[in-house]
Parts: sequence; C-alpha cells; structure tokens
Amino acid sequence: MKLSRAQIVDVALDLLNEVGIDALSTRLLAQRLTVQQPALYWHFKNKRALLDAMNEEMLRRGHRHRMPMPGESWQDFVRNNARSFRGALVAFRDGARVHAGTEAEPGELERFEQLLHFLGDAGLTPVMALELMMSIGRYTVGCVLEEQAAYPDGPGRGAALDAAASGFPLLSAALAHHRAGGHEALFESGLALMIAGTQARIAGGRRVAPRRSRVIRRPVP
Amino acid sequence: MKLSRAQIVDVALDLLNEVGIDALSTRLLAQRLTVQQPALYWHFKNKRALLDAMNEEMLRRGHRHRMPMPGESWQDFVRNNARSFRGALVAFRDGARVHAGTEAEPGELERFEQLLHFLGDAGLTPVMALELMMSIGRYTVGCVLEEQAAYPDGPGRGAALDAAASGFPLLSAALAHHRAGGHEALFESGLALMIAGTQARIAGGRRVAPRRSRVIRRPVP
DNA sequence: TCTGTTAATTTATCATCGATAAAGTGGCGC
DNA sequence: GCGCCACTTTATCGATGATAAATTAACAGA
Repeated sequence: MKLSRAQIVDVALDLLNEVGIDALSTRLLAQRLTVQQPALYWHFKNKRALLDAMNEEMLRRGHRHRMPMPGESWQDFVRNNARSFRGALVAFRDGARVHAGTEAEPGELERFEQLLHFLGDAGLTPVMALELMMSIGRYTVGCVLEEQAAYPDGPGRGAALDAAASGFPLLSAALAHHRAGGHEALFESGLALMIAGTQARIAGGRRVAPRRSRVIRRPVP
Repeated sequence: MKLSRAQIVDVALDLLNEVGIDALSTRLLAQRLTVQQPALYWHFKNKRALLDAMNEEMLRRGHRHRMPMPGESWQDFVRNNARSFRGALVAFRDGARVHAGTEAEPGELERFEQLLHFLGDAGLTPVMALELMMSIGRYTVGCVLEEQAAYPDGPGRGAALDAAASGFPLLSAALAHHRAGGHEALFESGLALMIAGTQARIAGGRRVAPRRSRVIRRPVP
C-alpha cells in the first residue's frame, strides 16, 4: 500500500508513545512502516517538518475546546480551553517537547479575533485578553514539560524527595498535598491563580500590571 | 594547562552563546579547549551531566534573588524572585532549553522551608505557597522557552504576522501593544496575574482553587 | 635515582542519526 | 507500447555521543 503523509504521522504518533521522542528516529519509523528510511523524505522535507505535522495532529485530536460554548462564562471558557490544550499535550508521551519545538502557525487568526470579542464582552481589553491567553499557554507548556520530564529512576524519586524533606515540616506538609493531587491539581492551581488575577483586575479597576519593586540591599537572614 | 570541570563549564557557556544548544557538540567544545574530545568524558560521564553543570552555573551566576530582602513584601519578593530566575535563563542563548532538560536538584530544601515560613507570615498556607512558587517557575520556563525559540527567518516574521492580522482590529491592537512591550512585558503581565490571584485568595477568604466548569454541548457560532 | 601507582589525556574506533544523490519501479494517459 | 511522473530504493556522507585501550604526566616511597 502506498505511503501517505497522514499514515506516516499516525504511525509516528504511535511510535512516539512507545519509545519517546529521543528514540524516535526516522529509521525506526520507516521500519514500522515497512519502508526504507529515505522514503520519508519525499513526504517531509526534514524531521522538523514531520514533528510539526505530529504536533498539528496531536492538537487536532485532543484540543477540542477552542471556542466558548453558548452560555459559557469567560472564566469557564478560559479554564476549559487550557484544560483542553493540556489534555492534548499530556495524551502523548513527550507531547510538550514535540509542541515546544514548533513554530506558532500564522493561521487561526480569525478564531483569535472572535475570542478577543468574546472576552471583550466580559470586560477584558484586547491587550488583557491576549496577555491572559498567551500567559496561560506558556504556563501550560511549562507545566506539561515538567510533568513529562522522564527522570531515570521514575517513581522511586518521589519517596526520596519526601525523605529528604522530612526535617522540614512546612515543606513536608505541602509536598504531601501536592503528591496527593498529582500534576493535574498543580496545573489547576496556577490556572486558577491567573483567572482570579484577571477577575480582580476587571472588578476593582485597580492595576495589576507590572510594578517596579522596591529595591533593597541585603537578604533577610 | 590542566583541564578542570569549572573551566569546561565556563567555555561551554561561552560556546553556547555563540552557536546555540543544537550546534554545541562535544567535539566543538573540545576544540575550543584545545583538547581531544574524549578528554571531556573523564570530567563528565556524559553530555547530560555537562548540561546539568551548565544549568547549575547559569543559575548560580544569574539567579541572585533567591531569598527575600529585609522589609520586602511577599509580592515584591515573589516578583523579584521570578525576574531573577528569568534573567538567569535569558542571559544565555537557549538558556531555557538547557534548564528544561535538567532534573530538579534535591538540595535547596532548607531554603525552601524558610520561604514557606516567610510566605506563611504573609498569610499563605504552605500548600498555597508551594503552588504559587511552582506555578511561577513553570510559567517562567514556558515564557523563556518561547522567547528564545529561534525561528529561522528571524525578525521579518513579526511584520508578516502583523500583516496577516491586519483584517482583525482587536487582534491588531493587542499585537501592536505586545510588540511595543516585548517579551519582558508579556512575562510581567502573567506574573502579575498570578500574584494578584494569590492576593485575592488571601484577602477575600473566597476560594480560587480548581472549579468544575459547567459542561455545555455546542460551541457558540 | 629508580620505580610503581594513580590521574589525566590521546588515539582509534563504534553505532547511530539525519540527510542527499542517483538509480530504479510502477501506473496511467496518450 | 511509450514516455512521463509520482514515489521508493540503494548507496553513501558527514556529524555526533560514547567507549576501549594505549599513552603520558606527576608524584610518593624505597
């Protein structure tokens, strides 16, 4: 059967889940497709282009909540949108690393304009809305990147960290809570902070923008 | 002159700034040190270990505001701490990519316990404080990662984006503001959001934590 | 001063990877 | 049946991270 771009991307995503991005070589992929390695270069000009296509497909499949639902509050939309984005990245092994390497596509502009309108109705200026969406996007990538970082020894590391922290009561308490909630709960907490911050900025007309911090000489002992 | 770990890391960081992380090979580094490539493997067991050391040195040099200054408000400390972290990453080409690959070091625990005390005095529970610090850390990495992403054509891309957005008034306005402020301003905006969100959660006892969003069927047209 | 041991570096060599050039193969229109 | 074009294979390159084994430098002890 003839090879197709879509088929290559499909198999590449399967393979990504099996071996991770570091072991995902063009040769291994070709073998899985029962094809010789250079055949891939007819469909993609280089590996970067393949990874871009994988990213696109990853988001197409998993990132569904791109626009607000009817009646959805701006808070719920922003939250669900971020959850959807995160879900798409988490769905694949090293998904965040695949995404992080890609260039922001220049399409999607119209959708974004509609979003600014939607958030504008809620009282957000275009600048605030753009800042909020971009901040959350970068936060999300940062979170998933850390979450998917494959530390060599894996699960045993958590216990080691707990043990090392045992002499520090506050830290121990916080870590225990964090371990109970897992990555998703941690993600939600930062997400909630940014939404609440925006809300505060809308409600009180008070400024939440960059401030110049007081400069002080010496650290507290 | 004899080779030393510190010297290798020094030169490696210089080289990083010149050629970027993708072109930073052990051979190029060895050449710059007037040494044969395998010599590096006596000082570092593999390239990962070298990159870890580079990350450590990068933070040691640039991330100075690790503890609150006397009299510093918690808001100012959190902000300055994040700025300091960002500054350390931005100071080197691909600094965020170097950092992102590294494992969180298990040291630093005592310092963190002190931080939880400091933020506790401001009214933050240990859990809230940990969540805030970790969220900001991940946000920062996400921001710098994007900022340092070297798009092939470079500066011309901005104009292209502006041109493509010209049909969308809200987007154009927001992009113009964003371009004026640059990466740092965008970073500050998200940072301010998280601080404001935390502040709101302290002030009003109201909950800012994960909420279950209303689920709705169809997107708004 | 000779010698043996350890630290540090070199030489030689692998396997693997992304990529390109050039030759080959198949199908379809004419 | 002929030739063109889409697609694939064969062969090969240069670069990279890594290891093994031989080599040199330094220094302590007899």
